[in-house]
Amino acid sequence: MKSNVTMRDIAVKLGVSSVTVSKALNDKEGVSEELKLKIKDLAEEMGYRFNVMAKSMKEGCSYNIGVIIPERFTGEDQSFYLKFYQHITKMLERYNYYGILQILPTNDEEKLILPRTYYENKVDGFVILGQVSSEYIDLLTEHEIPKVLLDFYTDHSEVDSIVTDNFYGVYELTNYLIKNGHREIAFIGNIHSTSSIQDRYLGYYKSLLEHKIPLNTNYIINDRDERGKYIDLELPEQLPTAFVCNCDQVGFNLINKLISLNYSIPDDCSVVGFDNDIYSTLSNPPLTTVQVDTEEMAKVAVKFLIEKIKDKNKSYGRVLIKGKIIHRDSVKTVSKEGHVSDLSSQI
Amino acid sequence: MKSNVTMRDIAVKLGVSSVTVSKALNDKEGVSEELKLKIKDLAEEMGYRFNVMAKSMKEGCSYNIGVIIPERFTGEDQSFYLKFYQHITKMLERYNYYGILQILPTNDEEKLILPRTYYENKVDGFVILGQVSSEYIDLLTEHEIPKVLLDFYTDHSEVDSIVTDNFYGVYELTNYLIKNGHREIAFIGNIHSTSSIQDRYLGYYKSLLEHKIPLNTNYIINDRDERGKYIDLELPEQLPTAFVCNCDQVGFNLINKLISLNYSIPDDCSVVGFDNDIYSTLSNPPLTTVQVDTEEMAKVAVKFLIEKIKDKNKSYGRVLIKGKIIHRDSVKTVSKEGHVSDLSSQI
DNA sequence: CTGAAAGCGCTTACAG
DNA sequence: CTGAAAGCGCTTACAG
Repeated sequence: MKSNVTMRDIAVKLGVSSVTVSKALNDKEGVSEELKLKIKDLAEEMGYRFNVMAKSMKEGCSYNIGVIIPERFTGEDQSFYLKFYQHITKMLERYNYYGILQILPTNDEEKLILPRTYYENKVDGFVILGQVSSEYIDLLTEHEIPKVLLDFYTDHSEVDSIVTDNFYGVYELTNYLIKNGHREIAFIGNIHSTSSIQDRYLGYYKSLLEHKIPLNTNYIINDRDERGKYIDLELPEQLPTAFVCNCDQVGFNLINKLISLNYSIPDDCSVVGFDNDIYSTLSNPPLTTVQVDTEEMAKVAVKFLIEKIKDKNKSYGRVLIKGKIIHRDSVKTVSKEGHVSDLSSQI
Repeated sequence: MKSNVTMRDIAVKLGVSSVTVSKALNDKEGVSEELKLKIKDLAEEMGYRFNVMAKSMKEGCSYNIGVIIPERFTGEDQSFYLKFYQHITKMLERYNYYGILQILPTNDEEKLILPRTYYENKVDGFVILGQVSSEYIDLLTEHEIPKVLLDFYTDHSEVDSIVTDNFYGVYELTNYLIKNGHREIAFIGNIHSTSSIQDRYLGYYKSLLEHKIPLNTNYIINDRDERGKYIDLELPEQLPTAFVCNCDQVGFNLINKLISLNYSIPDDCSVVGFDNDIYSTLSNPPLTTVQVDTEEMAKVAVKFLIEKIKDKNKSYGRVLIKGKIIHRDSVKTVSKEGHVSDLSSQI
């Protein structure tokens, strides 16, 4: 993609003035229909992108609106992505940049329509926050737009992305359960849906492998359909002593279900989650879970993006940021309940 | 406040060139310390604001970063303010504007420091989303910055603000409870904290007045301290038949507390909330509540702001946007339980 | 240490 | 219908 086609470039190619190009592109009076069409066609062909900033300068109007949210309204129990966005904003400030939040409509994503900010030269790069189709990522790559994926990655390992270390997080969490005497451990999550869930599952599996605990397929429980909608959990006939849930929300759902079946948590079985979001504190008991280090992730994402803007050749690939186990009240030690010998024979 | 002081203005006043002013203001080589100071002082005195856009144009770098969030990650159970922001963004697009989300640090709010976007001419106006101190609002007013308050208002009625109709919403909700036979109705909320809660309380009170139900001060229950932190609810010795909670979160807390005291909802008493946020669906049973029309509010806010940017003299004052009652399972009709005669005598 | 000139990419107002 | 000129506010590179 050509990077900086201007009205003048178009004008020169057509042997007209840039004033005429401006008029044509803005559908103003004073250009013959024929010439107007020619100009528009060439503009498209040359990959022309309007420069709002120049217009802004002329008009003394920035075409930006600042939306202010007081800090105290963005506390603990707010949305995960808002928290991310907030950290991104904070990091950007250090570089004298501003963040423009754009909700990418599903339709634009499917039809592969780039954000208007790109066409108007409003931004120098993008942070993609949350899994977008790989076709869309490819599109951004083709246009050579500096970008960093945050909280997900694609199968192209050369695309720079910052993700939490899902694998390691659940691996540690499962180790922790095993250290507390659990050996019947189930995993809840659709292991075919997102890469995050898959990685979390593999972390769980690795921990089992390392402790020579066989993988029990009855203990792999689906939690959502292909569209990501939560389904009713089908619990195995014999309950495990612990559940590793792929996220806090499912942990929350599971605890409610178990309670409604008259089980007591963590006495009858332990439950752990992932994310340390609002659901981990709403369940009763609150969930032991893994806290994603959103601040560090945002920091790294911004740093990388700015570097890439300065130097197009910079590349970082996939970067994993470790999370941290948050201990709450949903896990019980079961070492005294018959599994002791099994455990000790393992050590 | 002067609106458009440029480097040239400063240069002319000092009888130097604008190049020198540029160097001085950017702390670059080639200006004597003495002159540099003079220029900086005059700049401050004249209320000079740097124009990033001009710099941007020169450098071909917008100094904006687009943060993309796919639509499907901003669904139902996300934060209230993110939803607002999303609607604002969508509305702004219609006017070819972009929103820059800024978290206003509490420190800047207290020290009355304006957002940097203002000093850099990055924005044409502000949507203030969430209660900011009235001193801060006054500051914005003094600087003649176009602004609209969203989701709160100040005591200056001439400041344009868009709020949900708290008064009418709770009034309707209380009417609904009374229509269902309730006469012992408590209100939960700190009626001295925010204007929203106060208005909701007054809506409750008006409904009681209209139905000739005396206000029982034992039925006004505080839910938070001066800092807005939730406190343990002190329930009256004799439980009312219904609770009007100032927000869903408190409704959620109340239901949990009542259940832990072995009450059954809505059989033993009904509970209603306000906001229709995540807490209204997390409680068991889910809460009957009032849905705030965030989309309409954002729409009106943006429309007003754009009008005000075009014409500084436009003024709208406080605008109330009506919400909508969402019926769920936390209310029971009690007309057959002894209050029937009272009720009918009223009608 | 100081500044005249040129340019970033566009638009407006005017002349042909 | 078409375009030369000037300007939006700043900065860079060069000359004095």
